Amino acid sequence: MAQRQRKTTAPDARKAPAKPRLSAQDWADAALTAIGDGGLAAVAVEPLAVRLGTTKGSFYWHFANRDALIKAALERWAEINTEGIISEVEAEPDIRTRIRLLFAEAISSASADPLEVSLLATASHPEVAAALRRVTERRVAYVAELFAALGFPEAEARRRGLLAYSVYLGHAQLGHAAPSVLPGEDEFGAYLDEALDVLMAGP
Amino acid sequence: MAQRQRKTTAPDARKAPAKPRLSAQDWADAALTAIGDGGLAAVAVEPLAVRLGTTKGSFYWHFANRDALIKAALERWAEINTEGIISEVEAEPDIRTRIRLLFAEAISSASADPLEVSLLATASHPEVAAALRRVTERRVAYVAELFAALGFPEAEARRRGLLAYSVYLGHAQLGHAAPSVLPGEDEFGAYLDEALDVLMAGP
DNA sequence: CCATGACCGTACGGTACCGTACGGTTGACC
DNA sequence: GGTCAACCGTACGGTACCGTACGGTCATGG
Repeated sequence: MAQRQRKTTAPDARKAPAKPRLSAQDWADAALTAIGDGGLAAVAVEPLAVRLGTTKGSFYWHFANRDALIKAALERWAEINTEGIISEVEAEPDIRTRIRLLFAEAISSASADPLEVSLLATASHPEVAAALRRVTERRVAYVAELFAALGFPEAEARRRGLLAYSVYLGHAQLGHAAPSVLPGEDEFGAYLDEALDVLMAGP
Repeated sequence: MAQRQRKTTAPDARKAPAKPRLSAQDWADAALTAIGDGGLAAVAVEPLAVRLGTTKGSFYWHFANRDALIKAALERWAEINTEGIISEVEAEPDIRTRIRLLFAEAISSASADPLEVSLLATASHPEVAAALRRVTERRVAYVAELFAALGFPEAEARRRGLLAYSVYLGHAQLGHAAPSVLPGEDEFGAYLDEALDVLMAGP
């Protein structure tokens, strides 16, 4: 994660460690990692300040209050996370391969980072719900698009896309809640292949 | 553990409600509904006492502390929830119909009650993780068993069962995080049928 | 070279909760 | 009708956090 980023013109870049002043983004990033390993409740100004090696004085300069930080963090997450993987897999020309790539990528990224699962857990929070809705709609639409490109009629492509996305979500959930039921590292490729074959079976 | 339990003979059941004394189970149930609509963090003794129309004095009689309550609530959830639906669908003799029934039942119950989704969100808590693991393993094993009964070889039945369970989990998640992407009430039956057809396709 | 504004430190009051201490109240049983 | 234990009410101290007030620092630029 981009940690220190001085927006003002760099005042000579030597002498690294003195007093690295923070930007609002630094706080937002810290909030995201806090959500990842403690849920939304872990976005607490004072502990975050400790983690960042600063104090609340800094925080309340950059943000009006805790909610503003949450909002900013969610916005950043949606921004980064919606288009990131999609544009990454767009390079692959073959649709079936692209779908496989997309799932492999998404699943490994979801099991590495508990952030998304944490957010799902907090869907009762209105801001979180909104962010989640945006991201989910975009993703499902994209997957449906891929299934349509595979030859399924539009309505069915939508249903298959939804089904596939459910598999992804459920799998991510399992990875964090009960990893013991998942296939081991070695069988995982085969499992994924079979799952996708099942999902793409038809025309 | 369960500290005390009204073992003495019922003190005559007349005169409906004057001072309804509480049992540990009443607290555990209240904790579960609290988790459902506020996450684990909502299991707070004082608010719960207010909701139950009593005070902390009662709580600390029945439980040693907040953790003991959480533990009891989770135990109760696992107990009720693991075998409940399973034994309910066991009546149905046809396997395919039973699977369909199981999913319809599970999905509707999951979308009616946010409790399970809330628990998934708190998998970082050790007690929650343990409960989740127990329940998940039992469920996946049962679904795999059904797929085996359908004619799939054991290894593949396990994979299909896992896939189907992922679909369930993902769908439940979507129901709470982004219901707008799900098919409407009227198309839902068709969606479920197609999904299960896809999952059961093969032999 | 000092004024200004961006940025941070610290002290404070307020709130929500945990857990403890202890004194009531109640009802089954002698 | 008195006793004893189960059960509840209330008051208290402790902690972790939010948000505010305000004073201090430090790099530019005038």
